Amino acid sequence: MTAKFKIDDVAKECGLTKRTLRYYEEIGLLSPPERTDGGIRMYTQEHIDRLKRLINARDVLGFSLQELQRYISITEELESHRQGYRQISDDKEKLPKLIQLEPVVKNQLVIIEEKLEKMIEMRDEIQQFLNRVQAAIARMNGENEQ
Amino acid sequence: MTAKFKIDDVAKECGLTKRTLRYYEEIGLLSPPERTDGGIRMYTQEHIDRLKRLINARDVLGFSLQELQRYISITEELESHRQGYRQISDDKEKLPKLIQLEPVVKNQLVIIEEKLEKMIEMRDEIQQFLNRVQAAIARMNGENEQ
DNA sequence: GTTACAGTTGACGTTAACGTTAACTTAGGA
DNA sequence: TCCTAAGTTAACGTTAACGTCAACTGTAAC
Repeated sequence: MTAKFKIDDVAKECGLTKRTLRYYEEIGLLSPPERTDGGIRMYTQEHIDRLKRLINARDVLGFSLQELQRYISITEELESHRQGYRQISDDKEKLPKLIQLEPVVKNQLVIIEEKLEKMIEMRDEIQQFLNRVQAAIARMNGENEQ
Repeated sequence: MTAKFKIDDVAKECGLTKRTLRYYEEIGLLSPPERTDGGIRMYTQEHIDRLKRLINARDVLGFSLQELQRYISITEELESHRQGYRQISDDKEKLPKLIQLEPVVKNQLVIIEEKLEKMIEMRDEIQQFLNRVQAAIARMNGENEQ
């Protein structure tokens, strides 16, 4: 039996609030967890893993929650494929889905690579600026010591 | 005399709306341009350049407009240094400013590099996923042709 | 000079992404 | 069994980042 987590455990583990967790569930970003008889949410480790990837994409890519829904639905497909359940009868249903999926993933990749390039440019600019600042400080200190 | 631009020219050039330009000025993100006698804003090329860097940082780094204010004030320092006006009397005033500035820039760099790392991870994950999807499609097509 | 288009300043409206409060229920230890 | 801490839903509040509308003014071409 996989260990279960209450909402506050998950919140603390992921650096979110309970409100945010319920909100993400409300807008369909997080799949509703099982409940106890009393109605209390019991999250699994998978929920936590998913949340962390979500937060990562939100912070790093700056995606809106709407965009995250699409992004997650993609990596969801990934998971179901990772499971490795493959029967030939199943494949016939999957092929069109895969063919639909391919350009979407490809596009996702292009977007990230564009951002990556720009980000590297910005890093280099700031790096150079830092170098100049440090050089200026060193130079001025040198003058003072003479 | 440097060419001047009206608000709608700038808006189109930068892919923003006029409202957004006025808003950015209102919150101190964009320095107020000169006005005609009638009160009409006349932007310079520098305004445009600055705006483009702003938009870049907003989109790529996902900074809030508040964070952008800090970010911009840094690159502002950069510009004033790039100008290269240096007198020894001036230096004495600048040294403490530089010493204050250095850790801020350094920190900015750290933040960007962290994001960069995570971004590269995500790109690799998606890349691998794409490979699997394409392999699956190829495999299924192969089966069909037999 | 007048017409039409683009500019100006308020001021109120909107959407996303939660925060906060209230009123109530559940779970688990003493 | 009772008490408290943590859970639940429902509903209203808040902030950022603009959109939109109204009422008015400046500018360029005719």
